[in-house]
Amino acid sequence: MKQYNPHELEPRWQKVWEETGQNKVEEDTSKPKKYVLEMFPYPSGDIHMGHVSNYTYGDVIARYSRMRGFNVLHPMGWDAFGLPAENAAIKHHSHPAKWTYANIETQKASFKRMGFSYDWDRTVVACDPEYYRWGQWIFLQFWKRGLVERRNSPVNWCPGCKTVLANEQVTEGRCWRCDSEVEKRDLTQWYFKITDYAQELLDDLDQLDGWPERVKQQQANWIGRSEGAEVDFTLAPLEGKDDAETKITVFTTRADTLFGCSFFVLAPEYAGLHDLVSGTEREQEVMEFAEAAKKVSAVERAQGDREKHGVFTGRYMINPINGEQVPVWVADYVVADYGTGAVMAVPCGDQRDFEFARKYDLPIIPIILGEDDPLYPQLKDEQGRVVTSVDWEAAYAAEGILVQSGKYTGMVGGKHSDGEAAIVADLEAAGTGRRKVEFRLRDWLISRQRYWGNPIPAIHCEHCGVVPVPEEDLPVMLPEDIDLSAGETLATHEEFAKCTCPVCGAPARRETDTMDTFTCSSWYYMRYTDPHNAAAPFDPAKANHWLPVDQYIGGIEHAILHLLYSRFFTKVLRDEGLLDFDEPFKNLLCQGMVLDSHGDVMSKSKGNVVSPEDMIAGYGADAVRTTMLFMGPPDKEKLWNEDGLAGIYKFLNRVWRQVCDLAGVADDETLFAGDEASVDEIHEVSKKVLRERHRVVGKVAEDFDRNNFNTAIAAIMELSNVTGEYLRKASLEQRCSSDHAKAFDADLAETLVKLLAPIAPHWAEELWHAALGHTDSVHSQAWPAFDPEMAKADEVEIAVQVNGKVKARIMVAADAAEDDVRAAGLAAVESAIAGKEIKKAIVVPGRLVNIVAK
RNA sequence: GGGAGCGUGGCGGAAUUGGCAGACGCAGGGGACUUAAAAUCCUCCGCCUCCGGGCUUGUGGGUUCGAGUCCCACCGCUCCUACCA
Repeated sequence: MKQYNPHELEPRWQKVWEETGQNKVEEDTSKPKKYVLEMFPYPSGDIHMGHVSNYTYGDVIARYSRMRGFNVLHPMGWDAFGLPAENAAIKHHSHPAKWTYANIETQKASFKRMGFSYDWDRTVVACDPEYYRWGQWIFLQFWKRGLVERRNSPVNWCPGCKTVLANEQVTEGRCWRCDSEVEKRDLTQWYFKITDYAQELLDDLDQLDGWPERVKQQQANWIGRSEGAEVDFTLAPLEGKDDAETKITVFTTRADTLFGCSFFVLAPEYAGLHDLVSGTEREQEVMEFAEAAKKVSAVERAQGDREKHGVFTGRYMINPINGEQVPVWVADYVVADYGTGAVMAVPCGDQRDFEFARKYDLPIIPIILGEDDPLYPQLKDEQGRVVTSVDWEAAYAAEGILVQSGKYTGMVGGKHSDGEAAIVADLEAAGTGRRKVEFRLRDWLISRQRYWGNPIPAIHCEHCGVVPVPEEDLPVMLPEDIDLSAGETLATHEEFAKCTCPVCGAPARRETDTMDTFTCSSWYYMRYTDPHNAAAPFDPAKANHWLPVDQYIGGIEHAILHLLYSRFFTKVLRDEGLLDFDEPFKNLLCQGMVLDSHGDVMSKSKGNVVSPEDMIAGYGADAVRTTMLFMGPPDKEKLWNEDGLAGIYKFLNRVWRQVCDLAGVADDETLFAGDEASVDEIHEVSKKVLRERHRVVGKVAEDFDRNNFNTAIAAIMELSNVTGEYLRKASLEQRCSSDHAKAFDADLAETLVKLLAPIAPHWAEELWHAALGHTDSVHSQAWPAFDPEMAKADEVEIAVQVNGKVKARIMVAADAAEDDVRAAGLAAVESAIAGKEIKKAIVVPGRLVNIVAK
């Protein structure tokens, strides 16, 4: 048989697999189901090495699962809405759909060349009206459930993308997509009330045993639950103002430090700010400061060690705990949209307040101290006198003892402390405070001022207000006749915008914002279960059969965005009665980045991009897949190195020849020259091969189950190495000496092929047919049987240690009694322990003996 | 500032979760075959050594019969997040 030639056999088998439809899947209750899913790609054009690694992991899991008897759903689609298509359309005076669909075809062809086993009949393309129609339908269900809201508030505006962004899409004040500095603008926008599910999104992280800890931690941090209390402060009267007794509420997790509050701070955006100062002599100064603070860019705001600025308003608030008046300031370090946009400042216990107090010479009242603080006895001695300035270098934020705190003095203070509980209880009794839980998570801003997205199905009517598009009118189709390069948008497209009100029939305007593309990716995995349904987004029976996804695979960059939104969608659709589970993704594998050989990110500007197509052209897809898997654990970064690819290519070649040889179809070029070894030698090496065969099959299964592809391949290499030893020792005549010997060789050959089938599918299919003479597919075979008993050796080598250091190695029978092993161990290190007192000898069966001697 | 994680040969990485550190591979040295090269095959390959052995998993301590693995401190790197009261 001929040498391994991937360039000839890979396209040939890809064609056969497509024609026989071997990856198509339907519900089948006779087998356990397994849903293996990789995050669908954005159709950006050519595929890159990140795609190769991500989709190879998924494909190996899918193929292996089929061999283990699962009915496997393994689909693929495209996250096809989004800005790059618009930008390309503007550049080429074309339409985004043209660019998008061309790229999809390119990527699809590449995925086929990689040999990925998708059920292509289930493809979902997000910009297809058959799909986005149901995204609109889901939007309407959210609306009915009160989870859609239009509201005016300061939002993140990306001047580069000319649209608003969700909180999650802004990092360090910059746009996640184009890196522009994000501005704050007051706009009326559409929101999904994800905060209604904040607690459940946090709690259900506990269900996700199959998720990496760091991803769960990131989500928990993002949701950011804080337990604390609301405290009502009262505005003190000011001559010429009639607003005395106005309440301003603050949120705090440290009510225990209320006695240390020496000033009060409002965010520059605080809604009632102007009312507080209007007509006073400070009005102009305060409002000018607030306006200037609002203009500071988000990037500047994001800098951690930024200097704080503020200005006194001339007003005072009354602290409910002690009736004292504290000055009200406006400062740029208070976040407007967390809590109430107002905070009580306790400089002795909060570093930010401390810095601000130092800068503006505001009192720092020590009310909480560590027990070893030298101030502690002093404060106790001078009861009654409040110390208002201390020479601390920083605030004391840890747990401590409350001092100068009225009747709470002496209690323990800190988050969740006794002191905090006592003060909140008293505030509650007095009606000036109450328990409160705050979340960092904000509602999801979903409207985008872009054309290439899913239109929000809403209509603005002068008489009826904002009304939903009736379900029977869906989908709201994107107009195709639009010239983006001429500056046209949905808002300027009169034909699209003009409509009639579905309630009163009067002329009305259609909503011209589209939905965030993350709404498309929040439910595509549900659509895969029933992709051609024209009457519903999916049949609940089908969705509940396949879902939740058993293994989800994707990049860590989606740890918050996509995964959080998808969890939210799942919970809402469950409450809608469409799904009967709480969490969409049971197990999550976050793959590490593929970097160049120096550990740098591959980018066009650096000129270090490795093209998967070039690699396939050089060594074939199977070698590329195997190399990617062998480079290391999937969740770690991988440094791509072409030398490794050449090595793997040689490995596939070597096993190819071994299989041919074992199957008796080797020609002169591929036959291994056996040595005519003695019968004893052959017996010995055969025994070793048989043992390895069983051990490795078990080991590879175990490794696949844990996604340890690199060690699985290493184990297959070990089996190949002993196979090589066997083939060098036994001549062809010796190996064909009996039916038993022939069966032994055939089993070994089939085992090698099956073990590599999920990894190198074309290679395996060709050998399965051409060398082993089968007519069905290797990919529909069962995983090779193995017997753990057969993997055991008769004798094992164990180490003999003296005081933990290896001094000798001895061979003992695998089933030797502990006492015999101990005795053998003692005998083996006789000289090393001569004259010493033996305290004890520990035996670890099959591993070592440790003799403790003095 | 907060959170998560990592640190093992020249390199990528193993190590049944506390039991022989360096599996498997890449790179490299030596050899066989060849007129020669490629391919292939064999073989060596952590460091030091006075060839007895000694030292090795970022550094220092601890727990243990035994530590890459557990605990404490420090050093270094990576990722996430960011004035969240």
